[in-house]
Amino acid sequence: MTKFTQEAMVAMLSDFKRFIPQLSINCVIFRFNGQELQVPIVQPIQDEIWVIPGGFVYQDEDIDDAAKRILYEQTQIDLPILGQFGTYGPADRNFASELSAFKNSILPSDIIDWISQRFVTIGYYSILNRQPVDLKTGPLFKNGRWVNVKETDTLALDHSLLVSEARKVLGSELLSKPLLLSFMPPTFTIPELQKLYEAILDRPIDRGNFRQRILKSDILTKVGVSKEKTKSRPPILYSLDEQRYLNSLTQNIKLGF
Amino acid sequence: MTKFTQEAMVAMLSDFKRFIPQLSINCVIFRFNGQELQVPIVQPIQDEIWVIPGGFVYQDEDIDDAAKRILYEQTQIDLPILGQFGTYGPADRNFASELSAFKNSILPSDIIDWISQRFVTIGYYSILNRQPVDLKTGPLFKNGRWVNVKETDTLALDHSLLVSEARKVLGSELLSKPLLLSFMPPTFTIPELQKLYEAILDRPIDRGNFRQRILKSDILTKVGVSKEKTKSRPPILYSLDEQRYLNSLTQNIKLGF
DNA sequence: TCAAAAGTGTTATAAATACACCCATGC
DNA sequence: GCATGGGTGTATTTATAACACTTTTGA
Repeated sequence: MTKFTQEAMVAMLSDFKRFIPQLSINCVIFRFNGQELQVPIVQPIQDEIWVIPGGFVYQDEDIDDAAKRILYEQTQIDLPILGQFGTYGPADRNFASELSAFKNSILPSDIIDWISQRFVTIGYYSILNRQPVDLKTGPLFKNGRWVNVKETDTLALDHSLLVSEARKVLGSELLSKPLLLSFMPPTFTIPELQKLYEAILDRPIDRGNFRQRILKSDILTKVGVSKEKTKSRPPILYSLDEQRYLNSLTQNIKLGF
Repeated sequence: MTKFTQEAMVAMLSDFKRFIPQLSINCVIFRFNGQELQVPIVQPIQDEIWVIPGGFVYQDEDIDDAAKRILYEQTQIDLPILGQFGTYGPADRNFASELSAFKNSILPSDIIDWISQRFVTIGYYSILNRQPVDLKTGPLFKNGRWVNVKETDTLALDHSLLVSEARKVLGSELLSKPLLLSFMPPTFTIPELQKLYEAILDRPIDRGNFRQRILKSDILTKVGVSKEKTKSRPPILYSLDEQRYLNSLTQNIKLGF
């Protein structure tokens, strides 16, 4: 088993000459499960560390396409990429020594040399609204799971920083970009939506005021009543009026000092 | 003269082995001259094109440091970098054929091969508040000048796009980042400040309301009256209260849908 | 004394905030 | 019937926006 996965790793990385050198991509994918904001992390076959999905860019490939491909290869999540949150390139950013597969030299030396270089990484983020129960991973990874963004401070390499930076950008874009279209399922309730806002903004919001404002903004259409078993009054189901939602985003440039 | 500058170019680029390959940096520097928002552009010695400052990253250099160094080498502007506005990497992003110095093969072939590769570029922006009357340039450039950001749609390569993207980011950060500290001189008038806001937001603002709100926010300290010759009532001079300004920026996260 | 630009005040409307109160369900 | 969470209304404060009026200067 271990032998096979080592071979798989060699096969996968041995076309490294087709990649742009010293440049990598990392992806932070957000999901809201109704309660908390989560991101997927994966575990390489040769290591016990947890990292966010990441990889390299083929010479003839757009960097945005690379992000989408890498995400799919490592998590089987097929998702349009929404944006970048930053590019990171400290002079000493090389991590080969922290990866046991490379540290223990089970790979050809030319690959080790290639991967041991200093890398600049481009951070991409996106949002997943349908949630597979388990996270499948590609051949180079042995495990994948969803974790609360609040519990990502023990990731390997500089990946805790990357998640934290992606989260900041997400928060600043909640007001100006159509994130709800990506986060929410076709129908949802107002209390669910409020929990998403509270998770992203990381602060409590008054129930009554939230409901009042979101209804006045006229971006929701009532579609019925939740049929899920509740231990209290069943909430009303809404869907997002895409056109009105998109319109409401553009006209929010205030002065604010 | 032309011979010398060709030699200078060869000398400058021949240490290309010390650079990270296929990765470049571009800088958009904003300045407000009291009337309009401007950016510096430069003209390479061998070409008639105008571009924004740009260059490459040394192997042992942070990418942020590279941005600062490149800016200084090409414009003699010594300025802390404020941030990135994006990283651009379409698969066909290679521009050697558009640069006559490379197109006409006056350079060694290994340099031409190196520069002819596909490049990913990291976009950096910053803000200059002191304004040298002329723009000096480094040895690889024959001209430099400040232009209105509204007149940057004829730059070479993809640099018009880069300026446009940097400008978008600037606008979205006016409310949340301390841009005024960088833009404004130690003392200024409220009408001047209003012109800056109008230039960045690209829309007119009511005089009375602007003054009222900026004064109520309590970030300005009166320091006297302008002594410049005016053809009307002389405006009051203010300075920015840095502490109060920084405080006022943090507490502006509204819901806004 | 007039034009030009700076500085001030008034009013109407809309938004943000803090609550109190009622409703539907499961146990 | 009562705990739980969903849904609604109201009153206060604050922000936004439109616009009229006054002041100071140079010509």
